[in-house]
Amino acid sequence: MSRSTKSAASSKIDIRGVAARARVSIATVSRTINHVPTVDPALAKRVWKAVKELNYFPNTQARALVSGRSRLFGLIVSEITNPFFPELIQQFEAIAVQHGYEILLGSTSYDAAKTEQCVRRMLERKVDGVAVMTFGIEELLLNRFEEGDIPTVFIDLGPSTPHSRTISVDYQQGITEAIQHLAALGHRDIAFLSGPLRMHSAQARSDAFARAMQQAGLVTRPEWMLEGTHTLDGGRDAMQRMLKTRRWPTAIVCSNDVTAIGVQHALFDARLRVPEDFSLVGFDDIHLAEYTIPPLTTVRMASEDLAHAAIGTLLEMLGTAEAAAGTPVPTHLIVRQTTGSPRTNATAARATGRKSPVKH
Amino acid sequence: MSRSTKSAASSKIDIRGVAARARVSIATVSRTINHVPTVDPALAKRVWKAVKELNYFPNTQARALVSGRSRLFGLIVSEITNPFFPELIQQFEAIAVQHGYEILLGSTSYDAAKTEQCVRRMLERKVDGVAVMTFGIEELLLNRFEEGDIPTVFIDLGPSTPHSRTISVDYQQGITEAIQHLAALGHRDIAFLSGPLRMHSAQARSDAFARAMQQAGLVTRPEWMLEGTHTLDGGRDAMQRMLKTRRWPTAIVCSNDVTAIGVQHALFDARLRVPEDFSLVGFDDIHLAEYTIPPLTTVRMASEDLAHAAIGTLLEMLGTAEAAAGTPVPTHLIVRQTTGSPRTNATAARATGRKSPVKH
DNA sequence: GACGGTGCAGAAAACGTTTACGGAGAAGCC
DNA sequence: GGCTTCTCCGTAAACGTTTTCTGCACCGTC
Repeated sequence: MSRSTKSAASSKIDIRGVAARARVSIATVSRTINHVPTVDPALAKRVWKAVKELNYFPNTQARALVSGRSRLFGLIVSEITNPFFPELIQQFEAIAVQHGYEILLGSTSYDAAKTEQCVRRMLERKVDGVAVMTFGIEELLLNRFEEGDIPTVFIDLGPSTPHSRTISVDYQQGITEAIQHLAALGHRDIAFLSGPLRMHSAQARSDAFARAMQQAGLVTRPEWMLEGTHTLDGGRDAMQRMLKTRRWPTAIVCSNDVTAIGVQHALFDARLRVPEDFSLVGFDDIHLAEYTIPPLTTVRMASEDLAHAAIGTLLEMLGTAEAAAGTPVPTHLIVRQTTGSPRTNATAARATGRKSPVKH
Repeated sequence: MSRSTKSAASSKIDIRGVAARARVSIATVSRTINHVPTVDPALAKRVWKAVKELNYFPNTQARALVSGRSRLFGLIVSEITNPFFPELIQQFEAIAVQHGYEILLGSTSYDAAKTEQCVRRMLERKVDGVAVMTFGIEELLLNRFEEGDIPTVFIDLGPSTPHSRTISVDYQQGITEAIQHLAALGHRDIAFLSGPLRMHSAQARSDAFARAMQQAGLVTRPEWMLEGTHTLDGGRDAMQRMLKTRRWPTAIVCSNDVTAIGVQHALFDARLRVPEDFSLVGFDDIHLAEYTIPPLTTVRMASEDLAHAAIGTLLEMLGTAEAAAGTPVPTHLIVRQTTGSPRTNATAARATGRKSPVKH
């Protein structure tokens, strides 16, 4: 209220206004605010004073138009309502801001038209680079972004071209830990509930599961390798289907945490108990995993690591940063309360729905 | 791959290129793609043909620079990791896109510096309007956005000025339903766990609770009016504090769903059961509410309605749409499984931690 | 047949920056 | 002291659009 003393007619403050007030040219103003070192300290001081007094800030559009850089990173994810992605977005944004970039968000919702629109928006707004964590977008990106010469990083496992890189994740480590943990508890019949297998990261988790089972000397039964959708509903539906079959596993490993929560719900509805009747392992370790009832044992993949690697790679491709070591993002098991020893006769639970005391 | 036949050197297609190929002036190209009706159909056809062939799309920045409209709406929320907001964001974006706008997202994380930065970003990118659902931002917005002449809509209960409007929500309806539901089940001792009271919407929910209690002839005890943070951790912590006090309520109404999930977790940790030992009501009806164990009784406030009203108001302020009826966004109770009759002696549960059969 | 009106395309001026370029002055060298 | 070299500022040309304004052609009217 008392602040806008002389900047009352301030709706139109541009670089010219600042130049006039500081009694320098607009070029000097530009150089000053862009921290070009060759400007005389005395003039710079006058410029900053004028900037402050007039409450000036540069017009991003004009700046982008002439410099060719928008200082914008695109981030394309599958679905913003899956809690893992907001956590990733938050990290991604925080790190981007540290490097002077902002983010333009796009979610595909697993829909071809929306995906197409996403890519188009990114091109129209002239993003300087784009990070992708979804599927079904590869050919679009390669056709269009390469033409536009836009660096692309896939999280994870995308095509590798001169314009695109991949952040790899060490799925094997965490999933092997999970299988070993279950095996140590006495489980032998373990099912895997994957995400949509068209999605590279879902396929990779599925493969890691199969390998870990083999290493542990356990057999994977095909009917216990289910394809889900990485959603709450998908987890619930898949579990309900499995409950209709004759033979049940004693443990279920899920490709992400929301799928596991969906499974928990299906079991609750069927009056089955976790971990007494079924042990359950998730993947991602979203913040919510700590708050499910009971708290979810899960494989942690730090969204911060992902975001860090993605932006580092992007900056490197833009020539702004040195090549960072391309070590895969690590994963590891977090044991909470959805895993326990299997019942000696698992199918007994089916009819009774009895409770056993909550472990602690 | 086969598509880019002659657009190989296509990285630099601008309006001039299209004009040359269609043998018209750039003004005609501009008019055509902006659907100005005074262009000759024959020429328009040639232009569209050239656009297709060259895979042309306009440069958003140049367009915004000269036209003064960025076709961008800002959306400022508290915290993207609270699942309610992604749902809102998704709806908001979908509706914005329908009207030819995109959204620029900002989250304040309840932090003054981040809030300041948010506002600045919105101004720099020259958003055409901004919708706000957080707190502590009002004076910033009024000082800065009014200068920039940017329409602002608060969801809900913000200051009312020539430049800003408010989307109101009928909190009373849903919360009254909740209290009546609990009273009918036999509850008299009902606590309220609010969000941060600096936030208007949190304060409004708290007020609605007090009024509903009074209408139902129940007394609200001050020590049962707790202030939370609208987060998982906040809900858990508040409940843990309450469990240390001497006298417990039999039911708890929470100001949002994640708070309720936090409460559920605290009760689980303390070996107390929902709804046997405590009935629990949330607010928002996020998708996840259906998946908690047991599924959460909650007051539904449709994020779609909020988004719809916010964008409608924004368009109206921009003169693009007619004044829509300003009816408050409705709320209503969704009964699931976290509410039931209170035990005759609630404190009995404290020591035993016994189970009773799950209701259905 | 001259004249005013109308319809529609093109020329050119913005929009607010960055940056290549030229030039003025100071400083260094012989 | 004159020459070159170096600093650092200002002028002006971009960047890719939209939009105003001008002008041409065509039409109907008297």
